[in-house]
Amino acid sequence: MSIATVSRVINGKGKTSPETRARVEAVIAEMDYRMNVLGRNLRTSESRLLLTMVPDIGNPFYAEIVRGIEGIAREHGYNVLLCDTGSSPADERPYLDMLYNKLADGAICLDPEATQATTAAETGSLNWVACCEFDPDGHVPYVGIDNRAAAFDAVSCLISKGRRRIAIINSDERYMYARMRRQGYLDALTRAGLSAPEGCLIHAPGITFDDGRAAARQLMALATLPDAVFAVSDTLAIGVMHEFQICGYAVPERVAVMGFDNVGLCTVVQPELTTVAQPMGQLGEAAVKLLLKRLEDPSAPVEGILLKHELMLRGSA
Amino acid sequence: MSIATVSRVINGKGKTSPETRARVEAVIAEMDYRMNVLGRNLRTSESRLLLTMVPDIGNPFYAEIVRGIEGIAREHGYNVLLCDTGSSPADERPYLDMLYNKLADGAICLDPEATQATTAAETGSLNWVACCEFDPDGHVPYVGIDNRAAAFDAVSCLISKGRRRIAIINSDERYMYARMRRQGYLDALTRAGLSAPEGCLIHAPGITFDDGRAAARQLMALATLPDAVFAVSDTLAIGVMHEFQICGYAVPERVAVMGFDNVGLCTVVQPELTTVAQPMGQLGEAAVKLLLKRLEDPSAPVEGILLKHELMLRGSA
DNA sequence: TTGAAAGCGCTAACAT
DNA sequence: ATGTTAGCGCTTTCAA
Repeated sequence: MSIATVSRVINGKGKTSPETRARVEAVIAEMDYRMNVLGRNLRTSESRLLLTMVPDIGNPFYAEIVRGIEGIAREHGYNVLLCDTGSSPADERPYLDMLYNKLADGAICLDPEATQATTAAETGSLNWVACCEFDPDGHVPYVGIDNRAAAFDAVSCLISKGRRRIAIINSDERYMYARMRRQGYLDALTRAGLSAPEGCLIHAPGITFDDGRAAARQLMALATLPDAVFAVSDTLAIGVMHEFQICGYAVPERVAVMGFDNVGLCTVVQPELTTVAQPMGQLGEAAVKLLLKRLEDPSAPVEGILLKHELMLRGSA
Repeated sequence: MSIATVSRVINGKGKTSPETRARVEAVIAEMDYRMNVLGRNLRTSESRLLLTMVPDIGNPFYAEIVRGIEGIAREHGYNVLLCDTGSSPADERPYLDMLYNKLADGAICLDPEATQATTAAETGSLNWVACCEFDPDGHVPYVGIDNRAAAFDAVSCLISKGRRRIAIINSDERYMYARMRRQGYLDALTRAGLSAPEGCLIHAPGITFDDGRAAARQLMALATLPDAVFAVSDTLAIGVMHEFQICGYAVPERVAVMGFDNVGLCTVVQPELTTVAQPMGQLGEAAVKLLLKRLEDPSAPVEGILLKHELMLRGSA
């Protein structure tokens, strides 16, 4: 019973007679032996571990994507570890190093910041897939939606309901998704012969509830209140809606609110939030699949996948 | 310039002359060399990585605890990886193995299921700390709150506001926290000379919004509706509140709703949710500190820490 | 101050 | 079918 034999039994590779196998397994059970993965990883230089970089695990939007990722990954024998990057490049460095070190085989990046920073240089050599936020011209595989078209649909919907003074609450425009959504917003206004009302293009510092509330207050300070608000994230939209309500402006009667993402929360607020749905689960699934393909064949072409969005009509607009 | 020398330079241990050090550093920079952490970990059998087992990353409650954990861990040179266990022992096994394998140095467990399962056997040998859900009689360090007292305070508050038919929406009572909160609920009723109304002790299968809604429907099917509901989680409470509202029962006029946890969401729903706050950040911080202490001195006594809760009076009750 | 060499636990090629 | 052996990249004695 040599170590090699034990290795063969554990991995089910190579020839082993039923008897030895049984004997080995018995001993393993008896002494409660566990293989040291570190040793194996060092030897094979693969870990069957995938990383997912999440900018903010408090945002329910990411939770659903992660669920999609994990399902597929597990099916393929990979485990997924989440890295809460807080959107800070510094905090994210050590996780990136895990990739270099083969502590993990690949990573899916949901983090706008990281996608930006990494796209630049090192990414070519890494098993790295961008999800949701991406650079279509880069050399990094990605999956996302057509943000411009989605925003266009959202705002067109508001217009079709008779709204004319439409505000947008955007996030930082160094993110591609933010730039595209503003474009889509403008496209829709233009097509309807409208223009963006004065003071109605707001850049929130983040996409939290509080950022939404602050934005709503900015809007309420205006000479004339918009009759609709398009927020680029549901969390933002919910903050907006709440602030309007406590200030006595009825939603949707006085001001309509449109969100983005379609997180579970949308249907537990009053009124329920009208929003444009991203196929979160599928986004995650498509992303792992891309990554897995890359791992199997590193020379596979760099793909970009766009999934479809969908308007969810509810009470708020 | 031997490998040993390079190792010494990288780790800043042992004697190295300024010149060799400079030379080594130059070469490292030039060839963009990165040390293989796997090799080191195998050799030293430590990884400076901590795991956090999260039952459901979609629940904002955990997000704040994680933030507390990460802050302290980073201060001490540890990185934190999140494991989404989905409360399934099977899914969690591989992460546990990472501990055995020294792929991670220790773990903080926010997962009731895992805490249960692991408490039993293997936990003694692992660097394992329980957070929020714990077994006070076990041999595992833990940090949490006094759930019984907290529930007592919550329900007493409802009573003090004149509510008499008070329902509780609990989660699965195989969890210690659920049993304790029911006890606290009963304690409060008893002290007021009240008893639990017929059909008003509901066990939700989980703690999602939808579980809350389903529970509310159960309550509304009763001969007489309770005039207050105590839900053991904010997500549950928000689901409950929403379902009542869309069915035409005003909150808090017709029925008061009390939550538990004090997640950010509480202040963006209408009315804002009255709840009992857990000190989430501190819970996380205390948990890592316990873990770190353990890592430094494995023979340190097994501690249990109870932090204080606080009633947050808002609109819903 | 530096280098040589052993060995952490594993897998894979080769020999038996 | 099984055992022997080299070596993955590192740290750590021990010698020089």
